[in-house]
Amino acid sequence: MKTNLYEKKAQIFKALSNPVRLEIIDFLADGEKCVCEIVENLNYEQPHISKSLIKLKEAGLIKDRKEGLNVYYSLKICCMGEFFNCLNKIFKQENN
Amino acid sequence: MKTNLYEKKAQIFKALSNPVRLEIIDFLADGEKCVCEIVENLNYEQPHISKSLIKLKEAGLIKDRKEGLNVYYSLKICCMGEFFNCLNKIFKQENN
DNA sequence: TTATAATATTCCATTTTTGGAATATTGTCA
DNA sequence: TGACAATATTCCAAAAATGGAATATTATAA
Repeated sequence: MKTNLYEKKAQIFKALSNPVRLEIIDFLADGEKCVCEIVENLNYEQPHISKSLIKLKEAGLIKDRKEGLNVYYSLKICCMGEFFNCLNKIFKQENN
Repeated sequence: MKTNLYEKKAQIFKALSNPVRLEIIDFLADGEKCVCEIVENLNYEQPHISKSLIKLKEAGLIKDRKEGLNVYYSLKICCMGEFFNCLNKIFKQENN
């Protein structure tokens, strides 16, 4: 049961290691969204989105809030923006 | 062949989504190290370390430099420290 | 109650990742 | 050359992730 820090971090990275989930995170960076909005804007089947959201939630990266029929998801970790920006810069450099 | 940005990022996260590889990155944060040093300090078989290093290199996270029999590896991406620190903080909060 | 909209779950075949074991390659030095 | 040290590669079975399809759950409103 003793999951060390490296394993914990690895699990977070695992949750981030999928393009659909990254796209969802990017979309949530704009603020809280309900599942229906995510499904409308991103081009994936609703069950696929739903499963992706649950994986992100299990990893502790997003949180949810129910309101009637809707479930609203939002980011729970602040430092991703910085890291993403850094990656973007690196990708730009590579294209030279 | 068109790998979009999300897929590129996902591949970086995939490379980071393994405790052994994270441990290696942590060790390299101290500066350039040869494979033998990594094998001595971390407690994994040499082929396992070697494969992990190659995966990290393919992802563009580290680079290598040969010198005689030795191969020295070092970090290639600067922004990981910040992100790791952020994750550490989050883990601490969770333990409250 | 029943119909319906929003979301979650299950099932499943395919692909990918994992790490151990054995082996190969490469550079150096006597 | 031959031996050895450092590193990389291959092979493989087991485990995990992927995404499509069908279906289940839940809350609301009529």
